[in-house]
Amino acid sequence: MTDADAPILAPEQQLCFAVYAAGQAFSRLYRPLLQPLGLTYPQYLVMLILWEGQPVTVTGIGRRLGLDTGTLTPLLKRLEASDLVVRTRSAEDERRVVVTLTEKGRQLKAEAKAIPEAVACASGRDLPDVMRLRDEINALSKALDASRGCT
Amino acid sequence: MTDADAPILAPEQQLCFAVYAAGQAFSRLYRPLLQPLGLTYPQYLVMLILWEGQPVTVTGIGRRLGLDTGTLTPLLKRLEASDLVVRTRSAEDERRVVVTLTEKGRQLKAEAKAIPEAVACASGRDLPDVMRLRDEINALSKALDASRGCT
DNA sequence: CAAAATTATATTGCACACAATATAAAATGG
DNA sequence: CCATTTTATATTGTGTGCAATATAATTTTG
Repeated sequence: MTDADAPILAPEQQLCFAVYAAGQAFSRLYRPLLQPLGLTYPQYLVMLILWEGQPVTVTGIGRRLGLDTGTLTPLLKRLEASDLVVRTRSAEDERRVVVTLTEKGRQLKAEAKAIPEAVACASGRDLPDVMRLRDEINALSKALDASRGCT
Repeated sequence: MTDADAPILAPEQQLCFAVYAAGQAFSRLYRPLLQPLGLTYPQYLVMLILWEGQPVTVTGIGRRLGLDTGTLTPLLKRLEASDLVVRTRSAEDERRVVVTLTEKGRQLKAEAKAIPEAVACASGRDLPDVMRLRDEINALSKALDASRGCT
């Protein structure tokens, strides 16, 4: 049997595709929940960080979400255009852009309160089970990142 | 305590973010593996389907990968520009676009053979464990999709 | 302290990803 | 058999996502 005829692993059988498809499923689930707030899912992740505490820098957000400035700068500009955040240069270090919530951005937190519960409910699992699966997937990510560059 | 002061669930604590981050980790892992083949990860998924069997229609690919034509049409055009596939209108049903491999596309299969093993190795798990996690994540996707539109 | 290296962000270009719309072909129903 | 509906794909517009590059501000070093 030549390589061109060899059986190939179908995407549906692979772990990477399962993760890919689960990401799509979460995206589909969040879209209608976030639409009333005028947020996309990545924008929601940024808002979660800001609701947790301010101010934060662009780099600080990027480190937590694993996103670089090519993604974050236009995303933050859209949030600024929606009057949810303000971007200002830091006085101490002019290289830093500090992101803070506007009053409108602060108030959006109340409207977002029901979302985590709706998502948890959609998963059809109890909290300990969700946490277990989350930790296992996080361990997977860590293993994948650790092995990059190695044999 | 007002809503604006209420504690918020940090992204790092949520299952959805774990899945999101794992997708990023897989993407980072695949990029250097696929770069020698001149493929992106979504293009690799399409090629896996074609290597499994031809011809396939655009809709057939989209159904398996969960992608719509707005994503697939330009992706397939890029694969065609790279001389890996050919797109032709079906004679029986002129609405269908049939995708087939070129000789170059067929031969690329041999170069891709080592990838699944490299990825499996990077996960640091044995095959049964990979399959168990895959099935669990697939069950999660199914639960998320099933609950959309309900309650 | 001045030159070199580092750090923080922005910009550009390319590639998904999806909603909404358009178009044309095929199937269906009266 | 013709009007309606459905199906298959394409197009457009918006929003990520990342590599590569640019720029300006800080830090480090000789």
